[in-house]
Amino acid sequence: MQMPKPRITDVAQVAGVSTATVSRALTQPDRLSEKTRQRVFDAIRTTGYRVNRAARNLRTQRAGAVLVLVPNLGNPFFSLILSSINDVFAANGYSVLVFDSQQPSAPDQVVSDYLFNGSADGVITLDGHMSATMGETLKNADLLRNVVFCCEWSDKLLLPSIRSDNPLGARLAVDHLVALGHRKIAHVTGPSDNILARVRRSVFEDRCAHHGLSIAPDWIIPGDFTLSSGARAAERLIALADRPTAVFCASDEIALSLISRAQQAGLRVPEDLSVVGFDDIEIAGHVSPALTTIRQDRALLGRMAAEELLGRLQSDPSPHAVPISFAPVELITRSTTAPPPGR
Amino acid sequence: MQMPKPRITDVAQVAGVSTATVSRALTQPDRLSEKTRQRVFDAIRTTGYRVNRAARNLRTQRAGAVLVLVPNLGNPFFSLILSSINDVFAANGYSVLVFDSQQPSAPDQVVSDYLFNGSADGVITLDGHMSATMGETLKNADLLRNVVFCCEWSDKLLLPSIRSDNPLGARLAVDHLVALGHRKIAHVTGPSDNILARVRRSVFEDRCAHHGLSIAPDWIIPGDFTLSSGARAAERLIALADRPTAVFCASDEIALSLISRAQQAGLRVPEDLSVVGFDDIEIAGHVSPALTTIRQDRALLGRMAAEELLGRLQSDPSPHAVPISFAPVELITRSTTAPPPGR
DNA sequence: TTGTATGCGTTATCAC
DNA sequence: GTGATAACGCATACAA
Repeated sequence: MQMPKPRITDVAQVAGVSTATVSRALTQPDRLSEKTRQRVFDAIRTTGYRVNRAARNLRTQRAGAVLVLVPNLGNPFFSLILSSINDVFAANGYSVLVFDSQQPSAPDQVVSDYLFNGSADGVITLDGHMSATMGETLKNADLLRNVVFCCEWSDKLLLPSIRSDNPLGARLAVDHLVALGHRKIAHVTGPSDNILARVRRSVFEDRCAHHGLSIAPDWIIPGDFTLSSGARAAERLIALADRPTAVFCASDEIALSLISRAQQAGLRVPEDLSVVGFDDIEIAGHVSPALTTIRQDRALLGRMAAEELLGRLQSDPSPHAVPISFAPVELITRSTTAPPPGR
Repeated sequence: MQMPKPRITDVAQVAGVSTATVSRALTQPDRLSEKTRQRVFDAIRTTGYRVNRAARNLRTQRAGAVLVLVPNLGNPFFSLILSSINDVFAANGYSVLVFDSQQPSAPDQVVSDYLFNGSADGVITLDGHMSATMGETLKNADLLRNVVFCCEWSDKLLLPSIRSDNPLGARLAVDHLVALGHRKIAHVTGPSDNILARVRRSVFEDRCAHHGLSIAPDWIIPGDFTLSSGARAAERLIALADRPTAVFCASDEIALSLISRAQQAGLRVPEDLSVVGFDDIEIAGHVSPALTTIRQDRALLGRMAAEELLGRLQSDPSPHAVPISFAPVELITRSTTAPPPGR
């Protein structure tokens, strides 16, 4: 009924050459004479031959694939990054494996699984949770150079990292609000164990101090980047006796749902409350009022990370430089920020 | 400096057994005596052995991986589905490969690449664009049973398909608006080559007819599921001399940006214009006014598709049943729909 | 430029 | 219940 898959020997036979020649035609066509090369390609066409990846991988000790570790695939912030990572690797003949690191298995586990059993040649992790122990393990296997952080990172572990300039982003947000005249600014944070959340919060505090603003403890509202945490934050904010006139949110999702809830409670944005987000996800510009936010160039982040890893996979095991690259951020002023009431 | 990776022979040596026994310990532990099994596992632990996937794959002629073909990874609608597909396969020892079918290469090409070269055992495609030719190709290779449609599908190609009950969804949307008293209803479509867009539009038209409503040609506004197409649609809608009092949008993203643009133009939602979306993406409930929409259970869709494919991969090449499963949809009534003005 | 021969690391078949 | 060994399909060192 169905033909058995053609193997390299079949092609060789049809082309009247050896298997070595067929193999060379595939991997280093330059080394063949024009004539045989043509014969081989013709034979490949007529037989419908496809290289068996498992065999090639076994022989070359490569996987031809990379793993992308994504914290919460459902989050649109990450999926666009994944998309641009995919573009780069697809263009270079690599497959892209994904794994949602919210899965029960810890990131450490997943990374070592894929790397050590040869399922992936390298890893881009969008999840900053990786242990120092894992670092040791990787180093011992000389696999340290095959892992790259993107967006998030870990202070416990020195690895190449592509990230947005988060400190600048937080500074731009605070300065923007201050320039509008706000003196009472709240902050809705990300998860306390998240490196981005920590940086943004810490810069927020520093920058407020820099401007001589004091921050009531109540004004630091815990969140976790999600929509629902934004709604909860809004409720806490609204209930405050001494309510801030502005709020800097650690993510756009927080900001958007906070705005929605605040509006439902009768607060006007930006007249009663100014809001700044972080990320500039696509919908930020398509709500009303449109969200003022800090833009991260997600496509660029993904591309940079992919190219960094690609370079490492293709270059010889050179001295371990550990570059940290910062992607630019930008304040996008839209319509959720204005001078404070009564000014 | 670094130890060479332990191979199965190393484990066998340490455990004092043959490689065959080690292999059996890994794949069919029941067939070993308690004692040797323990010895082998101990040896695996002490050596730090990991099965080499390429070798196993070559030998077993399986990939232990599936490909998910996603049209536009950046779209949050798909990423949650991907997430639940990932969960199912991760739990069953499969890796998940992703490919953004918006890439230059056509879906056909990608699917045949991955399947024919043994990179993937099966494919879940969220992209309905697949040719009948491709179907023939797959059938000839007896690979037809390894492809499953999810969400979208193709009429040209009979394959198992997991999809939402789109006709019901569109009907619920129209009926809801009619029940509120609307008689002039517009529709913003998806891309004309998209099967979902076509179904939703056609049911919209049928259902309007059923209710005795006529639809002006202007009221069918072309879109493409995206935010920006929603904004464009809003402008066309606003400019209409005889403006509908309600609009059924083929996606939530269309609906949300349409609302935003309409509001900016001074229209009140839902007082002046009622809006129904489709999908119930997460943010739909976190904007103000919250979006009335048709919920698709994305996690369920992904899970069902994954389980369908998993079953096919694990079962013997049984008679080719081609099930089409419908996931339930549901009208989620929120705050963007109300009776038409003056009623 | 091309061919020969070996081995990548595992599983499966067949013995015992 | 366990061991010896061939085979999976390819790329490469070496020879010609």
